[in-house]
Amino acid sequence: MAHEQDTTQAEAGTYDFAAIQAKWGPVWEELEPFRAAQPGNTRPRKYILDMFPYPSGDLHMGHAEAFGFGDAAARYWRHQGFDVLHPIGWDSFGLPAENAAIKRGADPKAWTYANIEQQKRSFKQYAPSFDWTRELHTSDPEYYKWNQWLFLKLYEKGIAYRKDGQVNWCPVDQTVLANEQVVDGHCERCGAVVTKKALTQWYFRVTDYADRLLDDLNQLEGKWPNKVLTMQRNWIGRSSGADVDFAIEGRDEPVTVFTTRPDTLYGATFMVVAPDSALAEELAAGASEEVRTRFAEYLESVRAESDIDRLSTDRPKTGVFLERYATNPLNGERLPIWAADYVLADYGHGAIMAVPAHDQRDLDFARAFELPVRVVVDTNAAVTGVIPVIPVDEHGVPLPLDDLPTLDPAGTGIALAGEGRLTNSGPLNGLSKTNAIRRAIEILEERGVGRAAKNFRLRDWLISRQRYWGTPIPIIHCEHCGEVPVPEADLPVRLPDAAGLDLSPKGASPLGAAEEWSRVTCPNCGRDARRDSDTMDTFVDSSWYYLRYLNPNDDAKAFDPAEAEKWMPVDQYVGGVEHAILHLLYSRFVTKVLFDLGYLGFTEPFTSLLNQGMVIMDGTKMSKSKGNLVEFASELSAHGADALRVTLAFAGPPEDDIDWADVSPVGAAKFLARAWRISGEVTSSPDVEWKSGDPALRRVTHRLLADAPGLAESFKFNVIVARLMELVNATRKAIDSGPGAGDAAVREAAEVTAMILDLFAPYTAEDMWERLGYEPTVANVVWRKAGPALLVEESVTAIVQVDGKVRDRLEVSPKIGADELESLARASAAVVRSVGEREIVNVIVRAPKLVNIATRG
RNA sequence: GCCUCUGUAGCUCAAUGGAAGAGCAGCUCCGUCCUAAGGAGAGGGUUGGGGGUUCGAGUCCCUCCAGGGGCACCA
Repeated sequence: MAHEQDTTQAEAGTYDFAAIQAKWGPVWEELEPFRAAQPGNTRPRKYILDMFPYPSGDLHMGHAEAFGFGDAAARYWRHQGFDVLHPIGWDSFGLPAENAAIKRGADPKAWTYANIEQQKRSFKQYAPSFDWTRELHTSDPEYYKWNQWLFLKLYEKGIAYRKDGQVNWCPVDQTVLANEQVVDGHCERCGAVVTKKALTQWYFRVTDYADRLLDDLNQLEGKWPNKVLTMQRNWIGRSSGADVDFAIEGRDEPVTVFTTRPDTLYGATFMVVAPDSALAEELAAGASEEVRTRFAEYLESVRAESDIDRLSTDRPKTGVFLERYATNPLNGERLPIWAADYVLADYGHGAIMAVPAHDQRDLDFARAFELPVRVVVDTNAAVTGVIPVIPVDEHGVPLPLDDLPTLDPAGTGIALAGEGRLTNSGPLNGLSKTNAIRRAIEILEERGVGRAAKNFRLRDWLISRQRYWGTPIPIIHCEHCGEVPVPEADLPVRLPDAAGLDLSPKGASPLGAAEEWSRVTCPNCGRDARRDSDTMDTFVDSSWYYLRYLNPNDDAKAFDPAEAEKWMPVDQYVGGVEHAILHLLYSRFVTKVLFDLGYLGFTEPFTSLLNQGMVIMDGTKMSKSKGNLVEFASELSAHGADALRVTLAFAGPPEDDIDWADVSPVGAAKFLARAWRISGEVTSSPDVEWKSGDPALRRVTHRLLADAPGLAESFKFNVIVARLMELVNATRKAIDSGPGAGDAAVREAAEVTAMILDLFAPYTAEDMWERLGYEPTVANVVWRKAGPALLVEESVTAIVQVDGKVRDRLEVSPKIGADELESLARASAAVVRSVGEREIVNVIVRAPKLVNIATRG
């Protein structure tokens, strides 16, 4: 016995992950098994894409997790017989390079490309199955040339435009920010409190696409995480209602307001305009000296507020009466006009009609300034039939519904926003809220004083940045011709060398100081002109990179529509939820624009989306300052790529966070060693007859073969790992205390283990595959189909219950009929004893698994 | 405050309305000159609480509790 064990162990050898990594890395470099679209490959296609990384130093645990899941998906589809495109590239423009350059005096380009080299080395060890021949860098002129091309296309279409406005300004990064990059009033990148600044900037007209961006989300239902769909819907924020024109005393033009509740027009008791709007300024100018002064002071205090202050909840309402009046177009009532900062200048028309009885914000304002409140929707339970809380008198006795008092918002301070019937509203009286909205719009349209309208929270995308390390905007400013686009033939507009430029943030683009670079002749008139000195938001770079992967070296076009037809849209996109609105919204927008321009035949770029969670430590986010950082490089050298990948895959469902304190890379390594040893103990040859194998072990193997595809396609990689562990345990048992290492089922189990393990542990799987007598690569082996006959047990245990309690178990054939099973159950001694004298009232039979006998008495 | 998702063994997770399971960790044993690797075995549960529907509920419904996420002056 001891002797046998020794020989087995000698044959099995010792699992040495470092040796296996060193052995197979060069083989894969040589064979390039992951190149997509090889000549003659006629397999169906899948495009599996990871969000490309920003090269900030080295890979970290978050990368290890995300790219591990993406790679499991890519490998899975190869094993299903697909030609898989799984590319990688670098989102290599951006502020960190520039900030590092300023801090250390390094060239942003040199810093960036050195980081890329480092991360690439780490990637090669970690071994995701990338097609490295398609690698791209957004900071290469060969790439950003096409950014500029895209800009020019949008410019031609009127989608790219320049305008003045109050923009978000990050005082630390000294640059403007898009709305999407301001999170809770802070800079999304550096966390500084964002302020406002008046500047002329470039925008993309995303708002033109607001309806489509919202409506097309329905196509993604079930394929994108609900969370992301909700966030995008909230962000776009469409609301429907009406534009209503209010005549203003002493002004020729009426003022239009947007409202979602035109049904409550009769309840309007005042009007509010945004203090920082042109309208407020104009209205105030027509008021008394005293009001003008008070307004000016108020405006100043509003401008001094940060978004943080403005967003804080429960802050008291403030405002100034402008001594001007509007006329309600439906009832001719005279409404005082106030300026208050709870109305925003850049939403709707920057002015509202205030209906305090039915809008909480208006009510708060009315109560603060003692303005009238008039109820026009009776939300009383007796009217609506909806009883929110059963009202009781002081003795706890329920009140009759007919006697319910109408709760007066002026007294309670609670606006009545719910359903109800219109009252005090002339022609709308008696209508329900929904019908009244419809009728009110009809009346407004008949009288020519309003119309149905909708509004969006979404604003246009501000894309210019006052920084160096980005794509120059391909526009020339000429005193005579104005804005002149750079002719396509002159692209790319290359970045000037950083050497000699002062990159430190000054609020103006460093490119403007590159005199030689800036001075050009106007392509239109030939006179002296200057280049636009701003660079593009790097989210422009990433909004279309998935198309560039299709033909990354084509210098004649941005992408090949024919290739896009073949590969796009991306079948599986993998990345962090932090891009739920930013990158994903922009990519969806650019795809729709390119569709409209005739370059693409689809309108959504990413068919399915997986958001992985974060890798955390002891329940909190890892960070250097907390001292709880788990270093990717040290984990990689301690446990090896495979153990790391298995650990991450096994830790839980991909979308959950992984707490490194809860996982065991040592356990993963042990499991891999166990699996690997088995491949060395198999003594049968590859041409062995499967059918001769041990049926019990074969069933375990084939159940996994049957379940693995469904599990992989629903990203339950953790379950696949658990099932692999079961299979390995069952194989071990078969070798040691079952039919032995020579049994065909043992070989079959070991082969299937290698094939499936390849999703998470490519090195180990490849080495197992070789030890089992095959040539590389296991990655391109199509998984076997489960044998249906092997999934069926030859006998099953039927449960016999009496009144839901288990009383007996019967070994029966899986094909047993209901009648036969019922008579077997009724005949059971345990059942007879249990039923006793009671009457059997019902028998439920679910052959072959269960009989339940219900009794009475 | 509003909207959502999730609560199952110490941990991570499974279970078309039909016996509450797996892996890991821990424990016991075997083995070894020692250490580690390795092997065998047993234990572990009021499925967050309460109510309901059903012959039968982890699963469906209501309610409460706990945690995560999103939104929060957008008219």
